[in-house]
Amino acid sequence: MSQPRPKTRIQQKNQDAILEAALEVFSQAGFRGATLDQIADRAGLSKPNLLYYFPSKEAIHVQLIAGLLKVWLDPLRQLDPAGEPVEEILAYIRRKLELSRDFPRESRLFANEILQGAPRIQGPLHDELKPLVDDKAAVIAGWIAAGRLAPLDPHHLIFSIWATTQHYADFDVQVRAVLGPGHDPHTEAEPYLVALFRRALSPDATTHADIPVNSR
Amino acid sequence: MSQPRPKTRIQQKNQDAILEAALEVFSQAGFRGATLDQIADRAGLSKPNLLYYFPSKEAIHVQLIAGLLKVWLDPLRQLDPAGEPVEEILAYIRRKLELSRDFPRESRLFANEILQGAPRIQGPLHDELKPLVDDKAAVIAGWIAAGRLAPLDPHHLIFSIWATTQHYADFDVQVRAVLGPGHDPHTEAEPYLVALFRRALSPDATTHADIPVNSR
DNA sequence: GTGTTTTCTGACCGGATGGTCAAATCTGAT
DNA sequence: ATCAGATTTGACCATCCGGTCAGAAAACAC
Repeated sequence: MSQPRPKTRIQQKNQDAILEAALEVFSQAGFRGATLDQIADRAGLSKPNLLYYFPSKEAIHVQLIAGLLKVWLDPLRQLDPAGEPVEEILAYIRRKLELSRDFPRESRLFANEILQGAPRIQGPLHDELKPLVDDKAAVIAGWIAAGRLAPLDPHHLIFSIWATTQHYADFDVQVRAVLGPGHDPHTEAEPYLVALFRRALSPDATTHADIPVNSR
Repeated sequence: MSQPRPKTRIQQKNQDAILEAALEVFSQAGFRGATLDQIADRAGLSKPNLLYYFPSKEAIHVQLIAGLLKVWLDPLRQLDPAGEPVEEILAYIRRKLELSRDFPRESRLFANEILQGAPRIQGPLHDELKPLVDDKAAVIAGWIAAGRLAPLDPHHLIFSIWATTQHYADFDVQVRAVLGPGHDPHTEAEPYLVALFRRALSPDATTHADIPVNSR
């Protein structure tokens, strides 16, 4: 058992700088498109010096993704089974949209990885993402069964929320090209998405008991 | 004015093979990630022979994207101002989802390009995409003003449709990882998306005239 | 100040990659 | 059959890129 040797200030500073630079470069160019020189430049280091802190390009990428996944899944974790269904989901949408606004590079890094077949994160996808989604989907299914939410497939509902919120980070240039100057996509998106999903999710006015189970 | 010299069968065949191979490789690896050797191999040609038909890697990519955009925008063009609003939009969603199912590589190629800042298609985005979207957004706005559609920002509505439908092509691996085996994402997505947007888009039961313009 | 450890750098390496070129081979029209 | 033009190829090149290494420089402990 070797003690985890304490980090010096220099180590901390440079590793942070490298990860920050790598996030910038990887998210904009993808793994294959990024070069160590670009990352080193941005971090203010020489390439060999960068490789003094990380053993390889892949290692940087792995650490970046690992740190990312936790933050990325957190909004879904917060979905509270004890809360008011529609408001819980709308709150989830708002959190996800905030993430998309405040951490667009992280979103694009993730998108890049998935697009290319997720060669480096198949594991976490099955081990962390799937169980969490299944768990929360069950919560949503419970709400639907109780007539507190419109009947919509929980898994696909979650997909829709991911898709619509991350769209504003991942497809930012397209959104801006279409809207033209003088628009703030995220600011406009928030009330729109809330309205869209509130309409779709709110249970029908008729009570659950009023609906015949089978109208033969 | 030089006559466009007629294409031989061999030219036609090889150019098609190259574009097909390039689509496969570019969509899976991105521009920088793709190599001419990969493309040549898949097309059944040698690298120099490939470069006999296209002057450069970039030229292949440009031609691919140019051909793509037309097909990609077609579903939106078909949105009929004379149709029934909700059904028109649902039909658009179905067409877009079909595209996502039948041409996932094209969707990913596009996504890759946008993700990386659209360096090669800024032009078409402004010259073709924006005018079309603005035009159709105006149609939708008209429907809303007539009370035939729920009041939702037309531009962002279109973004939502793009996001949710393309998600099944671009994030395919993630969707499959979450759903697990034994699911056909697209088949499940169709009724889900139709239900989601039908609920969100259908105008309220109360007639338009019943709603006070300003309730101060 | 001295010795030790950490940090940093220039020079270099091997393989991949986009692209060129001269020459060989094939095709089709006559 | 012949020949011009179209097609294909192997050999080659310059550059880029991830990574190594021996040693210089800086930081730190005493």
